[in-house]
Amino acid sequence: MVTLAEVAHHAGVSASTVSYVLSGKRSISASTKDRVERSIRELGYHPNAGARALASSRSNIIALMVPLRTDMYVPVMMEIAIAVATTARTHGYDVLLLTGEEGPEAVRRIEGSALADAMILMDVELHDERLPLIRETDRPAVLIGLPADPTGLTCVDLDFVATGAQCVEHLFGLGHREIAVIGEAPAVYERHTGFAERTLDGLRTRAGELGVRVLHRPCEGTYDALAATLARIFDERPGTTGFVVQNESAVEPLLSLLRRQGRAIPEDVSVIAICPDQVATQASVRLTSVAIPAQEMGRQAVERVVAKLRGQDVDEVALLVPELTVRASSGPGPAKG
Amino acid sequence: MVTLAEVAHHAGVSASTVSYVLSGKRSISASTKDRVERSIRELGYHPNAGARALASSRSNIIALMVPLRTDMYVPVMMEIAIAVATTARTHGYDVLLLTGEEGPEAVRRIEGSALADAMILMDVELHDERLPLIRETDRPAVLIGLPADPTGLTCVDLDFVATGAQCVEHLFGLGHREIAVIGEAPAVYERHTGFAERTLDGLRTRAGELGVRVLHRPCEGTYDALAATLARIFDERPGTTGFVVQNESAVEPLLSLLRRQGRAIPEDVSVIAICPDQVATQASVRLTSVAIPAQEMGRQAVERVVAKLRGQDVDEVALLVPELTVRASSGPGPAKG
DNA sequence: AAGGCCAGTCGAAGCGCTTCGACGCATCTA
DNA sequence: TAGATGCGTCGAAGCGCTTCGACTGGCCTT
Repeated sequence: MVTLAEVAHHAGVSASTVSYVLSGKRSISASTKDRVERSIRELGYHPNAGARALASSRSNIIALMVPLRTDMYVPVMMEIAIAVATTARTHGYDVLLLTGEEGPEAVRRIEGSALADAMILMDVELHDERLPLIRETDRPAVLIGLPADPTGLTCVDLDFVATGAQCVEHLFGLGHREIAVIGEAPAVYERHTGFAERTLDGLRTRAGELGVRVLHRPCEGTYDALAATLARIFDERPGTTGFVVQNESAVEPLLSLLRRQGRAIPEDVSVIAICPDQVATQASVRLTSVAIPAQEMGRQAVERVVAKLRGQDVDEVALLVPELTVRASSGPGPAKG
Repeated sequence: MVTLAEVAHHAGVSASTVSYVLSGKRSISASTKDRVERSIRELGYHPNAGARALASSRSNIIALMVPLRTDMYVPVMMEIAIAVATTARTHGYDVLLLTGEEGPEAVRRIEGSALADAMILMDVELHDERLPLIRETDRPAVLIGLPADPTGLTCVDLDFVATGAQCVEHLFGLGHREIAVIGEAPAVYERHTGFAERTLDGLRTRAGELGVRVLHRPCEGTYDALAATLARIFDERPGTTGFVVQNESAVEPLLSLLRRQGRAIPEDVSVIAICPDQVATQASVRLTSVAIPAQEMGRQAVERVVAKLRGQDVDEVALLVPELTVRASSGPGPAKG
């Protein structure tokens, strides 16, 4: 392994000079700099991460806590994770992947061992156990998601309240007055995951204002579960003509079941999904949808965490504005009787 | 931050003693051990990762290189990644998430900086650029996937040749003699990703032996792309009665299109998928499938990498035996005429 | 011409840990 | 009873880097 000392010797300078060339923290003459940089290249030098971390107490690592459960909103998670990793690299950071399994203990471990300089938490619950720890630590942290009380925390999330409202408005605008919401799996609500509840809030509030009836049903993403849910919905509200789907994996089953029942989309029923654009455009009907900007969320989380590491101030809560794209799955509702 | 020295002082022993309690590399009396462990707990001590890495030249980190592309076989990748992270933790390792973006350079960087003790590579191409580097380094590495020449490498993968063969055998056993294969997106083949080509090999070879006609068509996972592909298939081979689907996202569109065309599953056509069990059971028809054991692959990759880190010998290539589960999407083929 | 200043460089002191050799003491062996 | 053996512990020497203070020479002031 090539060391700083060897580079220094090769370039005929002292170790500290090489270090300053690398960090740019002191001015170095152009000629020296050139020589050092050439030596670095010729020897194929890479600074030792451990030594650097020890000496500078900065590891250049950002920890990313992803949910353990792999059964829900997987594409979104994956997209965020990859966006986080690539964005982090552009700032010189690497990403440490932590699963939710360790729980709050992971936060303590990272903090104590100085393994990472900062943390990004995904899948934040309304009353997340990790939050007290995050508030105490002076290591920067950014949440992807919005807890019940974001005081003192930095959060990045889609504005799910507005998202819910937009869905209702769109359907209302088309003439729909009875809407069913196919929600996430019941477990998501039991865990009080922020986004699910907030979407619902937005939906209900706006529906109340507009005089639209809303029926919400959590639902697993399986075909069978959806069939049962759908049956119950039409049983309870036969006049339902609009659907809002929050559970990605429920999209195809829903379309397929509606078709089988002879309900045409969008002639008889309109469907609007809350999902990444990719899902919306790949579905068997091009779906009207509000996009979940997964990449953007990952990117922004990193930008914020890096800004904090630089000591810059960062707004506490950044809510991305939802964008609704009209595609082929929504159309005029029933003529008023 | 609590340091080793503080723990030592608190427990009334020397720093090295605390270190030996932690590592167990020398025997320590029960009473001393107790005292030290109590001090550790009371002070909430966590060893500094950088210092430890520097002194021991082991970082206790495993690097995981995931593909950059987020558009393909995402659930499989995510499951593997999470399995890797959780399994690694049980062995005391953390996982560093690298995207394919950096390419071979990432291998050099990790190697040079001693950031990770070992690497796990996903999404291995047949002639992957990273392989020469992996072969040279003495840092343990495990591939998830199988390159053209695995000499000197440790690989974990599903036996995709056998997988392809099993699919053909199953359909042949049911009486099907004309089979269409809905493959991965063309890009996957262009990159010569191992698993896709190997599956095809297995399919074709066994089909040749059994006298089954096989038509292979790469296909994007969108509804439209699949509709076009399907049309061409039936155009070219009207007698096709069996489908093998390798592209997860093509599953639902295929089922839906077949239904629309009035082809009943499994009465008129049989469909068999190569996908995680979860996908197979959630589809609108419970799919006969050969499972992609994503978690198992992640787990085994870690076990192997950890074994290598301990200096144990590890078989070069571990191919998991594919398991076909018969569900509702496959049935007797056309009566022989 | 003397003083001050700054850019450019160096030396040395750690950062917190692991690990090697050494030491003291008790126990065994011959 | 002398020497060998082993266990449990300690001190000290790094691991490879960053960073602080100090030094040197040139250039600007006055």
